[in-house]
Amino acid sequence: MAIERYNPRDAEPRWQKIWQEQRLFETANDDPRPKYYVLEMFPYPSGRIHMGHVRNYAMGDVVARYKRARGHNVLHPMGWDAFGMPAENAAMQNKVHPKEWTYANIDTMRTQLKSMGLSLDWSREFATCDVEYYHHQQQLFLDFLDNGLVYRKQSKVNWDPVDQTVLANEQVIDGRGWRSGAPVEQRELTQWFFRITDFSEDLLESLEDLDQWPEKVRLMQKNWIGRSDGLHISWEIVSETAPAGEAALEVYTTRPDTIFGASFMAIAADHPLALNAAASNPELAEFCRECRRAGTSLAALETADKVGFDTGIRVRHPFDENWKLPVYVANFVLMDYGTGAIFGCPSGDQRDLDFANKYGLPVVAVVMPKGEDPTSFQITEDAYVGDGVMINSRFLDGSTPQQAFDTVAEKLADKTVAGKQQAFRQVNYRLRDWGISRQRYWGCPIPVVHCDACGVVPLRREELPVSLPDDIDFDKPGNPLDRHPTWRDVACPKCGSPAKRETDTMDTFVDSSWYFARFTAPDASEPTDPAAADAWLPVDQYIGGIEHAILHLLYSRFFSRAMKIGGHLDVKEPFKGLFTQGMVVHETYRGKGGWVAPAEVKLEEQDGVRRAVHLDSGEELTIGAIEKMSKSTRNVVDPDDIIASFGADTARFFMLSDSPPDRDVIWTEAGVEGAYRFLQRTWRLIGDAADTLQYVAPVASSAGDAASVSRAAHRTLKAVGEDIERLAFNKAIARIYELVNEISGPLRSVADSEANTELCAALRDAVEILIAVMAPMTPHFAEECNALLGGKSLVAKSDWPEYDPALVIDSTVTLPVQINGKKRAELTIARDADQQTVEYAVLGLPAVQSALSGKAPRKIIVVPQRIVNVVI
RNA sequence: GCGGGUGUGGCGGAACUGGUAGACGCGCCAGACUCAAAAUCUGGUGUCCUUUGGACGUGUCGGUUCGAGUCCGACCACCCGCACCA
Repeated sequence: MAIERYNPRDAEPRWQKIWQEQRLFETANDDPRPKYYVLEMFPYPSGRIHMGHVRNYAMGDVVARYKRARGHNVLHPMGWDAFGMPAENAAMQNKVHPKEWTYANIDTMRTQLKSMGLSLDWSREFATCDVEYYHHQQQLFLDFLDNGLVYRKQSKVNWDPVDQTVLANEQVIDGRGWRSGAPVEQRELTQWFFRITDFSEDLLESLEDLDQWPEKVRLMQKNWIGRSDGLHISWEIVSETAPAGEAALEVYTTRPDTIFGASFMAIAADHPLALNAAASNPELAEFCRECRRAGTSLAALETADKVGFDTGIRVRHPFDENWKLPVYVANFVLMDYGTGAIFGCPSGDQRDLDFANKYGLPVVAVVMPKGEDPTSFQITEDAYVGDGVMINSRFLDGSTPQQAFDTVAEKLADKTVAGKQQAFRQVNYRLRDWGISRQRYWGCPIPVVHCDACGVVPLRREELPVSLPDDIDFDKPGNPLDRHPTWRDVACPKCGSPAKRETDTMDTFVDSSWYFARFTAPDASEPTDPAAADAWLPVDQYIGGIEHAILHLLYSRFFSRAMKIGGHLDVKEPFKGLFTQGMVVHETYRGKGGWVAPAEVKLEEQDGVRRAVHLDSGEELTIGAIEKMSKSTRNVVDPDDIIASFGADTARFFMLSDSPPDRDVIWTEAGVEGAYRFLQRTWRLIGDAADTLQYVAPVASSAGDAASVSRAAHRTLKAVGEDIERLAFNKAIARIYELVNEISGPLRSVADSEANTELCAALRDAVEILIAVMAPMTPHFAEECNALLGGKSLVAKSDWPEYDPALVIDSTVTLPVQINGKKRAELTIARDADQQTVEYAVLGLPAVQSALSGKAPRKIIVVPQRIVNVVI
């Protein structure tokens, strides 16, 4: 009986409706089964989903469906990272209210995601721009404030002149705003900060325990936190030009061992000492201004020369009364790291060496590689930063740099400068506190009021939420909240006199730093229901893009620590397993008129040469590089189009096949068609099975074809499960292809001839296994196949079948037989054959006998169940 | 500059702790079916040699080993992250 083609357009909505009606994917918090929380990074509602979303959510859905089939109570929620700039840009360009724009986008994208057939618990959905959500975020802010984790300070900020807002250090990339791409300027503003640096050490140390995170991400965070162990040393100021009140120059160094190689001191242009000296020295003042300007004018840093200006100030060397060193203002010293001052040791630091050579300062080698001659070893052009032996360093000579470090630390700890200990060990971090103030409308309002009399007054909990006003206008640049008197002007909660609301809103990274916790109890009257949060967290498997390796993941790790202090949850690490998926990339096409979208391109191949032709005009196009799908190169494929023509399952299946999930996947028309063909082929196979295998009773033992079919099926079942556990979806799919290949022959033979009940039973079992292992990837298709076979219950509700351990091991093995390391023959032998039996059998092989030509082998290596090597 | 990663057929990629390199897919070639095409099915497909058979082959060079894509050393290319962090 011929079967109709599988029609996803008909099948997919039908099964989606059934799943929804049965509320299969809604998760209860009081379910006794073991929990599993799988989460994909929630999307920004930009307008429509793109292929990156399809890949991300397809992966998460495979895990969710698999874990559910394995008997877990799976939490798999979805929401919207809905505050942010694009909504305001849309408002300014198209006169749409950010709220309307955002919620309309959410509606569109929700429909799109639903068409993918994802097993999501939509009952827990929320958007971060819902008042119900940011209300609780405001409460968290107040909690943090109570716990000393929030403070306000005037600071130099990164100002994005295009977006008219402040950026966190993390949001400045190569001196440009991460979103606008505009060169960032420095401004002095009073900002709110989260004390993420309170947790520097914890955030660093705990990385060790995140063994289900990619090594790469852990390393990136480690470098970002940037711990360094050094010594804080006071250098006594001795010159008569010393500014009043300053007795010592405080310096931080990780290389106190090189202290006898010091030849100058360098301080930042903003260093108090520099400012002080500049007050009476116009030339120096001009130099400092120059430094600051260059510092702000972005990546010219790379080429910027090391320049300095002698302040005339002199300091005394800690170990030599008579040794005085000049203090320079230098453009390469940063005020916000360490103490803003360094001592320069030219022989041990390339930057210091360049500086010393430029200004004619002494260069004394103090660390020498082992084996060099100390009388002739010199540093001229290249600094030596490696390990070795101390030289020219008085009492340190002969020791290692590490020993010298300790010796200097101990000796200086006993000395004093101006009544204070001269040196102490100090740990420094590169990590800065997180500035969260943004001069934007479309964000979570910061719940404080500024009162002339009382200062900064936090709102009381019962005064929350501070809702965003709806009646705003975007006619002028800047923050509309600043121009909204009825919202802005309030009475001081403390004294009642006229006051103003804080008009800055929070960085949107705050919104995404705790949403995973809110999902565990989205209707709780507090930010979390601690019992629910502790039951569900940490997220077992988090999946998203590598672009969030630092910002979002570090902030979230901070948040769970801070929320723990506030009693909102009791986990330190929010994400137990992290997976960073690769991008979806596509070929680019270019014609005379610019980039051409794939949908308008026809590809041809002649004599191995590929050509791209414009569908309408027939113009020959240049095939360009394979790049991330983006609007600018127009190499985007719309998921809606793919789902409409091939169905969601095909899109999901193709996304998961071929490329390892952590690498980029190249989207090709041919690849999608291949996936679609495979589904159709499998559909025909299931159709044949439905015709021939319907009334077969199970048979206990089997042999021949039946046995090999059973073994193939159970091996696949075992392997696919293991591959999914390791998120190796591409390998799981290869196994599925193999199984289909292996059962299609025997199935046809059954259909063509007399029924062989053993084989039929084996095939029936194999086909059911096939459906089960495909279900996580192609869930609608699996339901349809199951129904075709007469299955009464839903695959989405079914348990993962258990494989039969006896069937995954063969009783015989085929061993390659090598002679001197080269394969010359094969030997099929009982799996448990002992060494002697194998050797005997190998020596009997014709290939081995002719190679030996009567002689005895020197050695025979038998690796059980693996290989035999005969050494002659 | 520092840190990390990757390198395997025409292409995407398999190969667990060293043990038959190229699973699976795409593409391509041939055949079957068809008036024809599409669809489908079957077979083939690393390179080279005249073959039965053999030689070579996992970026390059060298090493360890009975045996190396896998381990060690040196180098090359590309990609990513950080970047004046003292």
